[in-house]
Amino acid sequence: MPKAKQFDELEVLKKAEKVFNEKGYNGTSMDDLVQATGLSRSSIYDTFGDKHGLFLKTLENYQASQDKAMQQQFTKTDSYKKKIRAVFDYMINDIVTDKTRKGCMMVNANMELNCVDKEVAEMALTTMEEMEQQFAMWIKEGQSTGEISKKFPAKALAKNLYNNIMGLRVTGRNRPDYDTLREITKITLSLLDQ
Amino acid sequence: MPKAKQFDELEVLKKAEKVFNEKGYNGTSMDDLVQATGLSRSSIYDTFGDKHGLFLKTLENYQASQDKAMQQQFTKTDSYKKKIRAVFDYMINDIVTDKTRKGCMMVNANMELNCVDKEVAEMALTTMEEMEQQFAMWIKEGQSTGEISKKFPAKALAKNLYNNIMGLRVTGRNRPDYDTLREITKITLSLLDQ
DNA sequence: CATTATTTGGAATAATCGTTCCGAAGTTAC
DNA sequence: GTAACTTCGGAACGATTATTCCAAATAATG
Repeated sequence: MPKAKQFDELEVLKKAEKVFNEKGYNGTSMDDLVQATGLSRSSIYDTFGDKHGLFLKTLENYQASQDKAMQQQFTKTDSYKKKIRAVFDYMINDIVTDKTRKGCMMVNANMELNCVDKEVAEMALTTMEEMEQQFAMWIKEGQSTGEISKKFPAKALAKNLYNNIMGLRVTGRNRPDYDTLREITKITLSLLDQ
Repeated sequence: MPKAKQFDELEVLKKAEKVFNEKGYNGTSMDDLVQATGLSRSSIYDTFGDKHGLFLKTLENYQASQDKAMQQQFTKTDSYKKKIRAVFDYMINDIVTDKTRKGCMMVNANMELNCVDKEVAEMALTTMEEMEQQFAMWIKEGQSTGEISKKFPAKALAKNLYNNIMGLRVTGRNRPDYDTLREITKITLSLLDQ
């Protein structure tokens, strides 16, 4: 019965992501979103509720595709150390190929809204905990096979690695230079070796 | 002849800092600032030009007092390794004693406005370069006295340290837990020892 | 004490904000 | 082909935005 939607929701979310990420949540207006997505106001409100709903959907979609893309990288190898390196490589590539320097939407959203938006704050916390747990698992496995040094407790080292990734998301915003980011990462990953 | 200003400019900047930092630049209205500072609109515009001018002044003042407070910590010792540790300790303390979890204004401002505000982007870049250079100097000195390991090039290690500090400013926003931040830092600083 | 210079509070302004609403267009089911 | 329902464009809404302006208050100088 109904008329089909004339747009692909995921494509719209990708376009919204770009604007939200370049201008921030409070910095982007509904006009910006109408222009960027090509949709009319009514379609946006009908599909996503309101601006905040669209933002949350966009953020979820961003993190999901980020997770998926990363997974495609680290499943290429069975080595735990190489899985970790693959995550860092993915991040560096993501940063230096980002033409507009808009950075990671989850980090940006969290830094802008952490104090005033519980949902965003919780998503950021969950993302962090999941990644840390993933790292911890790999490190523990790698330590048991002897591939990774036992010098540091797995959980602590995992948190240190994630801390470094968040660092890249900040410093990479100021200076998205491939060689520098690799240099930084090389030192961080040496922690796995000693 | 003139009637003296009825307020202390620095105190006003401190109050503005709190609001800007909790709500972000675009998230805080002039009404918020009037309420937070206790000043009238006219006084704000007369003294700081406009909202953006006030923000920049606030950000400059924040960084200056941040630098000063940090300096008071690391000048307490002559050991280069301890100077570096003092910076990390200062950061951790700054994070965990921040009741509202508002984080570092320079990082927040940069993450929100990097794409759309050249002045903020440049301030953030300068802040990073200065801190990295400071670290590099200390590391170089420490390496020459044997206090710090020569395993890594001073400049690269300096960038890694700053990267970790930026990490703390992000992860500390999600989970401002003293023990965790110390755990992370302990591993990072072990890079100086090997 | 009067004059001059400045601050200050609050009203006023124009623009922009997020959101709602309605009529026209379109699509499927009967 | 008609009925039922949805999407969609754009006008319209009230609220909020940053900013301006002016009269009243204030303080230092002569």
